Amino acid sequence: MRFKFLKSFPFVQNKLAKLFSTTKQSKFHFQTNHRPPRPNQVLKRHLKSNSTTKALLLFRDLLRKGISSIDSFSLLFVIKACTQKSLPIEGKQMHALIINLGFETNVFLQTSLIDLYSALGNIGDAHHVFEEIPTKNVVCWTALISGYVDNQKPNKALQVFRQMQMGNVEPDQVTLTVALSACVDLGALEMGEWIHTYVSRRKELSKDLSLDNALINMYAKCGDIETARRLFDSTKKKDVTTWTSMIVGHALHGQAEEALRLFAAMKEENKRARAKKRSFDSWSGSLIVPNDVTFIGVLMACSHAGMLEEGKKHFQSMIEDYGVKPRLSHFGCMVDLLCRGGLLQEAYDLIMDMPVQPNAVLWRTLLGACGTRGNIDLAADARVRILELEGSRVGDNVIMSNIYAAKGMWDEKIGVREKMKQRRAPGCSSIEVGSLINEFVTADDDHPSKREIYEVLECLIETMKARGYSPLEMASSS
DNA sequence: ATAGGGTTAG
Repeated sequence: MRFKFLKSFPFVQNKLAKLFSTTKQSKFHFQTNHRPPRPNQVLKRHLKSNSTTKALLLFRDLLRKGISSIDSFSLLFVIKACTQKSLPIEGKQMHALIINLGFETNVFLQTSLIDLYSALGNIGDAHHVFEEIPTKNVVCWTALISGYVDNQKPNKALQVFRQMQMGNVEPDQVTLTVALSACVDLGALEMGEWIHTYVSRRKELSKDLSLDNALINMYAKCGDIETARRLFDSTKKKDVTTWTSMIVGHALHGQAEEALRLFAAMKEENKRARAKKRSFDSWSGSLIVPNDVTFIGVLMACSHAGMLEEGKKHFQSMIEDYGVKPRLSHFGCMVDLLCRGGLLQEAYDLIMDMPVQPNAVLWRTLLGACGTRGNIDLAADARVRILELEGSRVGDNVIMSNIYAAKGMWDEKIGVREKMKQRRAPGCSSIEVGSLINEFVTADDDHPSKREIYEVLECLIETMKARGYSPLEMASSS
């Protein structure tokens, strides 16, 4: 009775209609929703939402249930998690697992290991992984080249780039983009030009925006600003990086007016795009919003040209109009700007009021300006600050091992070393080791048992040593 | 289903 009465209301009808429409597909919904979600999909989701901790703990639980629930996809997602968060010990464990589970020849996993090791600054192990790939494709070559670039070895990067071509593997747009950044680091204009020629020869490469940007950037940084500008002008599609590269390029060449003119032109272009958006609503993806890097270029230009007021105006606009939070480098530009304008006290106040920790370079900028303008008081202060900062510099390795020390694993580490001396010679088979490694230790685990830590690390060290990889670098200093 | 990319003060 009551139900019949309710049914006469429109919103109830609506609801019923919706219910009815979903029951049509209920068979499908039932199958997907009522089964536990696939573990790999959950790992992937955690990875995308940046919840590394959850991903690692889920992986540990999967591993405890038995290695049958682990496949190459699970391993891949967890390696990416380790890469994102720069976790050397978890990363090593993943590598040992890959070896012990027999995934050593999976080129996808090997490539992400190259990426992992280079993100950890361990380019030696990255290259070692690369050497072990039986059929090297363009992606793993590129990963290695990229690793050398990221680890400040551009010469080696280009050497690998040449080796790749001698091995008859054709570079693609990603390889060339990475190789160009190596050219920038070396100021290697000729190699850059060679790549440009190569790109022009292969038509399918010339429609990659990142590659165009990399070419513009290369010419600008290697001193050929005219060619950079010509490329910039002839590029049909420009994104914020295209504009930024050119603005920074002009700023670096002391062409401050041109840099600022471009910045204004970019904003103008934006207005036009916005007007277009009003008439064609679907055309919204092409707005060019200046970002933090763009403003570094703008502020650099102002600083080099001594445009004090203009610089202050842009700095304020950056924060208020574009919601860009100033980073250390922006404050660096501003301090530089104020110092060149002779406003030493104002520069000092800015440093003191910054929401970020100043570095020695920033204080040195002030110190230098105090020197030329003879401000002894501020100079003395700056000097003290520099000493403070450079004296208390702490190595990355220490931070890394402190995570484990804080978890009470510090003593265990010594125990592991001691035990290893007593053990028979390393080189036991993978199977033997493999039976031991169904555990996974992560610093995010609140309750790692001592036994667990002990077994995992001992096994890990032996496995890696047997393969010629570096062991864990835990107690590098104390 | 799965791997590699560009702009950053002095």
